[in-house]
Amino acid sequence: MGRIKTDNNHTRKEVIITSAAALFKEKGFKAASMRELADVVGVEAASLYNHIHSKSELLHIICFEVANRYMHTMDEIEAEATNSIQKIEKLLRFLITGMVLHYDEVYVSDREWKHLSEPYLSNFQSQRRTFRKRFAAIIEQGIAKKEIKKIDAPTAVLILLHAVSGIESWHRSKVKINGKELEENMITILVGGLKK
Amino acid sequence: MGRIKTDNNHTRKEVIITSAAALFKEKGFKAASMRELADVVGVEAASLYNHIHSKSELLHIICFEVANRYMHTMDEIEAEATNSIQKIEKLLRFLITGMVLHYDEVYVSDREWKHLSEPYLSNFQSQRRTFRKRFAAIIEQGIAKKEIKKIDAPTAVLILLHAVSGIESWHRSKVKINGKELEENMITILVGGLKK
DNA sequence: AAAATACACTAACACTCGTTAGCAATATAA
DNA sequence: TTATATTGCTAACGAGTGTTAGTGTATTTT
Repeated sequence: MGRIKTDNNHTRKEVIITSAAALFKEKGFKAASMRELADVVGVEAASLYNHIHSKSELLHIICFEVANRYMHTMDEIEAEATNSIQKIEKLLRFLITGMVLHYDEVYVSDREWKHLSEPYLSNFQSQRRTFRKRFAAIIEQGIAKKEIKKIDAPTAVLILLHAVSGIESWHRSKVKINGKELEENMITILVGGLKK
Repeated sequence: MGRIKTDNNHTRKEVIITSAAALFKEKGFKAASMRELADVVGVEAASLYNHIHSKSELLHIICFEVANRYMHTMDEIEAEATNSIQKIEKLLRFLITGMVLHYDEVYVSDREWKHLSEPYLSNFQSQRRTFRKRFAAIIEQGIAKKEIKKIDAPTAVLILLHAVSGIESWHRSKVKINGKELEENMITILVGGLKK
């Protein structure tokens, strides 16, 4: 075969990671083989190892890319001087556009993190928990200030996060509404459901 | 080892299926091995094949048990002489309690159906599509009768379904609110988000 | 008690998997 | 051009996979 094609902005490793995200999404981490990945990239399986250490490295790079982006955004939004509803709306919009833009990575990070190996697994779970707690805290502040219905905040977080990850099926669907319209619909339903 | 233990109401095959659902949920279909399943059941791997035909049979039994239950309920609810909001609420309550009661099976059916083999795969996907279309139709009727906000019905369906499947994490969480309370919270947020 | 059935065992099969070793070709730096 | 670092290849490894064949032993039926 030839060598791995790169436009000049991406290293060969990055090309592999991108293809891996797409493949892991489609087949699942365990079911996807390095030989398939090599095929997609246009190379023999063994050649991949000139660029990466292991299959599991691919998974943890993908997962933490997403996790770090989430944490970074949470930092920003917490720091803003806005009310809870505004913070939640901004967070949702970030999650939705993030899902539309980095679909493969977010999907894999969402569904395949179980296959991370230690210490990455524990680390990832901990980041996930923290993110949800901070999200719930925002909702609880909103409840305290009577901007939001009196509901169980952790439950609300679960609903919101999973509703967003439902975009998965939107992505597969043929009669797509466009991304912006999707976003507005979700905000209407979800924020509308929280507001007092 | 001994033989597979059964209380008198369940066949040995049913015991295997139940254990398989739990194992597939925990490890994922591909990552779960027949030798592990045999361990759980208390028997050697080869012995399983006195009761089942193959690993993939286990998956499609689990998936279609859930799918059939969904279809059956949809039939019932469609036939009722109630308005859209009431139908949606009933559907949601069914989905939520179904998730709490048959957690492993629903989870596996939700996340692992991709690994079904033909013709089961096509059949399952088709049932899934049909269920969603019928759900969307109920929402659209509600919009036409101005009971529901003017939103994109298929998007709303995705949000509702994925919000419900988020109970997964509730199930894992240690500080659980009880099932009934969970249900009320979800109804409040989700139906509240739809209502005009 | 005898015969038939259900069920579990051991051993092994044909594969696929991730990964490594060693070597050849190509691109880059001197 | 020569030397060096990159990147690819083939071949093979050891481990794990689902599954089958054949055999022995309980349990159930007659």
